[in-house]
Amino acid sequence: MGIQLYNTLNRKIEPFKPIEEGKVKMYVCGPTVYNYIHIGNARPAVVFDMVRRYFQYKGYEVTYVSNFTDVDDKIIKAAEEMGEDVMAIAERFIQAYHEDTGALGVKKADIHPRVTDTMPEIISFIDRLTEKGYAYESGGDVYFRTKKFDNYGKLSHQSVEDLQLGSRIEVGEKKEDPLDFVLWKKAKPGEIKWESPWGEGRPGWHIECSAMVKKYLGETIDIHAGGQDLAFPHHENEIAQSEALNEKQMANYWIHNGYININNEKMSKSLGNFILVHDIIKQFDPEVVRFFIVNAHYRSPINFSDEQLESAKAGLDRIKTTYSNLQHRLEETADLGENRDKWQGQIEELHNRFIKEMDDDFNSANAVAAMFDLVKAGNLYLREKHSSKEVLQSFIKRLDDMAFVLGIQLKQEKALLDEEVEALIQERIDARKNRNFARADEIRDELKEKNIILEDTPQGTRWKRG
RNA sequence: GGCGGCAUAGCCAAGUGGUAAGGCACGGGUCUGCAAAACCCUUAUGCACCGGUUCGAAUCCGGUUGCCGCCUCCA
Repeated sequence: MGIQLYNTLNRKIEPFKPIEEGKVKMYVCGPTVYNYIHIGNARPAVVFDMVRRYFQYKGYEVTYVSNFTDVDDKIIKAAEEMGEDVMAIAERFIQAYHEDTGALGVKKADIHPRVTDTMPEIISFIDRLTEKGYAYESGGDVYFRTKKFDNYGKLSHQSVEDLQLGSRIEVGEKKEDPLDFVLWKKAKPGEIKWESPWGEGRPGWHIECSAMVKKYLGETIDIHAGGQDLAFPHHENEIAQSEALNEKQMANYWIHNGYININNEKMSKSLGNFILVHDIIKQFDPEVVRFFIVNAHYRSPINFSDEQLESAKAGLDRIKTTYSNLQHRLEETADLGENRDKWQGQIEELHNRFIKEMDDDFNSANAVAAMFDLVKAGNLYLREKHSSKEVLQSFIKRLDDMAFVLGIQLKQEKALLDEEVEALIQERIDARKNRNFARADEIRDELKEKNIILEDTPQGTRWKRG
């Protein structure tokens, strides 16, 4: 069975059928770069990175595009406040975005288009919408004529009537209709601006994605992704723009991740209850943050707290400990293990379960459970008197596979200890041989102060960082 | 008002008809010079509440309560 995924368009889990055999074209809405990202912003970066990795693991060739909104009202405002240039701010936070998501194990997109680099396509897109009667100029702005697009509301499953009843839609003076949204904004004096057929200005927020998708991926793509809060109005508006112009379905699958909450409330910049990735990774290993995110299903809301991260850290440590124990054993094994077929069979069974769970709408929560079962099997195998290289390698290989999909790193680079510590460990080994346990315990405590934890195994003394 | 989600052990979290995954924490044990790691055992006769359908329901249907989200910039 292949990959199935929940499609917001139909509110159903559907089998994935690529437009082109073996290929996936995927677009993920990226950030507006005027600040460091908070962990709520990090969630889509992480979960869709995982989706991408999974497709790759299954042998698909993925083209992954994710934009940067590098000019808009918020950046302009931030620029004023900080007394900095708009472009300089954008550049700075694009770099920060790469650093923060990189720390979380997110691979860069194949293409990271920016609004400011897509201006000709955006302008031409708007121009053609006006030609087709879907857009109109009004006082230097250009608006999309929402009611002319018949399928408006198909993604968020809202009817145009109900949307109008919503009391909070503002009526712009320049709009023909309250539901119309802006494609092009006239520049105020002193603002950053571009030339257009409607005078100097800049693009509205939604149009960039429509233009970028078309430019880099085509008129119909496989998957369009983003946070749940983008479904309306952002994605709805993208659909309206793109489908009005291209007269083709914009994306076959729309997928949306759930929020990260704090005290059961959505983490958001406007509520001010956010935690920056930049800050949290000083307190916790970034991998722990990633593991925490992939440990839940991507569509479920997750509550964020230090306690939860501690729990995630303990779980991740369990996996890492087993992994490194397997590696050590592999280096030392005399290759004598019995019951190879039994163990190999079990490893494959757990790997298959992992795949089955990921196939089922990227159920990484269950996939992680399968991984923990593999860890447990590995620990049981490590208790056997003899082990075979072949079986140890299978354990390691399958853990590596799972770690790749989840985006966590199990392989530790061989850290070196300074000579002093090295000497203390040796002294302790000698002390234990001489049954001088008082001294041995003293050394162990001393090293623990330095965050080095010693373990005496049947294969000798091992150390790790705490 | 419209649309949608959630409610499962001390904490987190899977599970959409066949008798409750997994992680963390707690307790007991094995191993160990002692630890650590690991393993074993224990931990929800019950899945917000009330009805109903069914041989059988956490799962389906109806109702109730509570919490959250979108409808406005937001991942």
